[in-house]
Amino acid sequence: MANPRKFSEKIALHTHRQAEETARFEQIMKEVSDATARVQPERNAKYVLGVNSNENLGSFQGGSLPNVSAGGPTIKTSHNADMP
Amino acid sequence: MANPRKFSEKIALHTHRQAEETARFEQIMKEVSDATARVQPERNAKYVLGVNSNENLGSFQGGSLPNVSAGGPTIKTSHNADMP
Amino acid sequence: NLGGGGNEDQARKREMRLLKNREAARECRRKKKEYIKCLENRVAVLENQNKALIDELKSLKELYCQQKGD
Amino acid sequence: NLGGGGNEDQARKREMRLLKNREAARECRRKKKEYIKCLENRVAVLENQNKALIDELKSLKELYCQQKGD
DNA sequence: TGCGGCTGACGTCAGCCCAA
DNA sequence: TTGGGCTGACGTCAGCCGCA
Repeated sequence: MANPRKFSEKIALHTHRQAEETARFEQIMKEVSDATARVQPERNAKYVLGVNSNENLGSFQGGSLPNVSAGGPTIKTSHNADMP
Repeated sequence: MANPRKFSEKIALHTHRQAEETARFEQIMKEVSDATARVQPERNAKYVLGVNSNENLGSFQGGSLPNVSAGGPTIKTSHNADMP
Repeated sequence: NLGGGGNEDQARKREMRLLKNREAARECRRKKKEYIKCLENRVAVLENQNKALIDELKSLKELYCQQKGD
Repeated sequence: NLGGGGNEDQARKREMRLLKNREAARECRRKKKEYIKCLENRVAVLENQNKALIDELKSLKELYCQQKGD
């Protein structure tokens, strides 16, 4: 149950967990952003509207999508974090 | 370079990254704990001294150590988190 | 038809089993490879989320200490 | 000794190659299995760190809002 | 309970890539 | 440049476990 035997079940389990964790992650990030928006109006001004969600894909980007970064496991959640 | 071919190099790379991330993780947790220690003296009182580091093992617990949890990948960082 | 026919049927059944297992092995290797990529991608995602959370926690801590100093 | 001796030497060399590659394949499979366990363990560790960071961020956010309300 | 689907482990072939 | 170390992929055997 906790450790399935079939690979498809393992993939489905990890995909499900990752979806839940990403949801909680984006939720807490939005909450903190809203809480600190008044004292820092210039901080997320140009980043918070860039979360159109096309970079932190939920699954493993396997099969289709040969683009996006074209270099193996290098995804980047891109919540205004690590931006040169 | 970024994606080695040998499995041993991949393992060494992931072990190194995990060590660095764990160091930064424990550092920021300690900083926040110290910053909020005055207004919350009872919060970490019984947990902060429990970081003797024997549970969040850095490597993959593979090979030796058939104990600790004896059930595959179920490690738990145990920084007063998820404690029933 | 108990001698040669039975042997021929057994041979056909064995060949069918080998063929089935052959294709199953191919699909199994493909799924395993996909599972490994899934794990690697999951590690990368969690890595970036950890970095972002640590940065946000650091910023909020600085804000908290700054406001606590008043 | 160009005929049978050469064939025997080739046969020995081939056998040596097969033996070497056999042991190498065993070690490679072992390392691959170890790598998968490494990834799974890394995912579990990052998972718990993410949970702890989110909890800490949530607590600090509540503290910040509470102190900001004054 | 037995059968069939998946997977673990093995040996072999082919190919990549780096140090002689 | 090339021989040898590792790894990817294949087919086969053995074994587990869910399902008819």
